[in-house]
Amino acid sequence: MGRMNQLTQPRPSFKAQMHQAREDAIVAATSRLLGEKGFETMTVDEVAAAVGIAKASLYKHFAGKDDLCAAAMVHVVARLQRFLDALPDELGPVQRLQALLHWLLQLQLGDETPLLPERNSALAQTLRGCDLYHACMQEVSARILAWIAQAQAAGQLRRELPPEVILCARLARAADPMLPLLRERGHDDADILAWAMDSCLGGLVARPAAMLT
Amino acid sequence: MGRMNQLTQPRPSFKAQMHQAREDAIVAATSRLLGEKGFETMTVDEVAAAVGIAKASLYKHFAGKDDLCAAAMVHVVARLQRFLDALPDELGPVQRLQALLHWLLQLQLGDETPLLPERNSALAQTLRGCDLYHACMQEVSARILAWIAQAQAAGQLRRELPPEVILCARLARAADPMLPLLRERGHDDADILAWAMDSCLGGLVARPAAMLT
DNA sequence: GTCTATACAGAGATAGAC
DNA sequence: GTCTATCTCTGTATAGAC
Repeated sequence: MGRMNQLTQPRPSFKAQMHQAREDAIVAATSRLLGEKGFETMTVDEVAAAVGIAKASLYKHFAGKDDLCAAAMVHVVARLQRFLDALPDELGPVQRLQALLHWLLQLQLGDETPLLPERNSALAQTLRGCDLYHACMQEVSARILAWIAQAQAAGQLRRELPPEVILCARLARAADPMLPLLRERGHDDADILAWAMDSCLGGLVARPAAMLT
Repeated sequence: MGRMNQLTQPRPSFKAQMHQAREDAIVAATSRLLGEKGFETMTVDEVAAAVGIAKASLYKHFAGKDDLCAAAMVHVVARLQRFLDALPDELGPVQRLQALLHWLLQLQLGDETPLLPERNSALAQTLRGCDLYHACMQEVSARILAWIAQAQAAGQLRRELPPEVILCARLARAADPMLPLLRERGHDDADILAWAMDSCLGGLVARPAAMLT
């Protein structure tokens, strides 16, 4: 019996591994196409073609386009979680937040799935009903909020803004229209990245000058 | 002949006026639906229904959905131009820029067509080929760039950022994902507006603190 | 120029053999 | 579980009468 178990139970079995691998490939392809073309424009046929399987096979893994794309979004959040996990312990809160911003901006410049669904996309509606997605987002939000609170306490982030606002301001950079706008005008990704970080963190008005009216 | 002219030429004739009025109504409805639902989700049937005419009649005015929505986008830019025209002469460049930002943010909060097409929307591709749209955008960009240059010269805007970057940073606020994000979390539009302006102009890091790494 | 009715295409989803 | 072939629905666009 023990030997049987070793052969059948110990790990997912080749079949299950294949299954999982294919599912991962599907999610990866979806994630890429979602970033390149957006939810409405992307088609399930394209995903199937990209993976190299038939569309019907895809529907054995996922209930529908919504389901598929929700999984892709969860995949992106999971990547973010792993990134946050991998941050060196010696980094302070501000440095962590800066690294996060850098990561989000690079993600968009790489034409990958943005962390946030596009405004008014049907995907946004779907995600509202996806508990797994909300749980992941909740987890990363809590972690980031803690860093923000620390940075504010240390006087490194502006205290006038609620932590939640700073959180949203950061996350929103993942889909900032400024990046495509500058790219369209022919700038290098490296420049765009630097400007985006600078304008987000430092703002637009001059330093010692008058505050808002 | 002169009298004939007075009767026939002097103004568009009732028919033409009706035509123009209907066309305006179509564009207005399109603009609203475009803001509410986005290009891909919005349907021509909905526009026709909103105006109260048959879809076929709509196609007598516009060649297709692309054409229709391009007209709507031009309409939005034209509104922006009128807003800029109406700014009081006594306002300085910084105040003008601030008013502009306020206007753009309010536009988005009102669920109207954002000044910029959504990322990866088919509309963006269409607009690339629309000379009228580019001409309008070029005109407003030039005007705003002039104010930015003045404000930078006066030390009121950061000189480290190229004027073009500041321009894009402003315009991009018209489609900033931060607004929907904060709204989803249950905040008032007034608060969101204030936070968006503050974080855009003043940035996130504390004032006298260390610069970027 | 406006309508009703319809053609046409694309994409999501499924049936049924293997 | 995967495939090929097909269904079905939705949405763009047009034909043709008035």
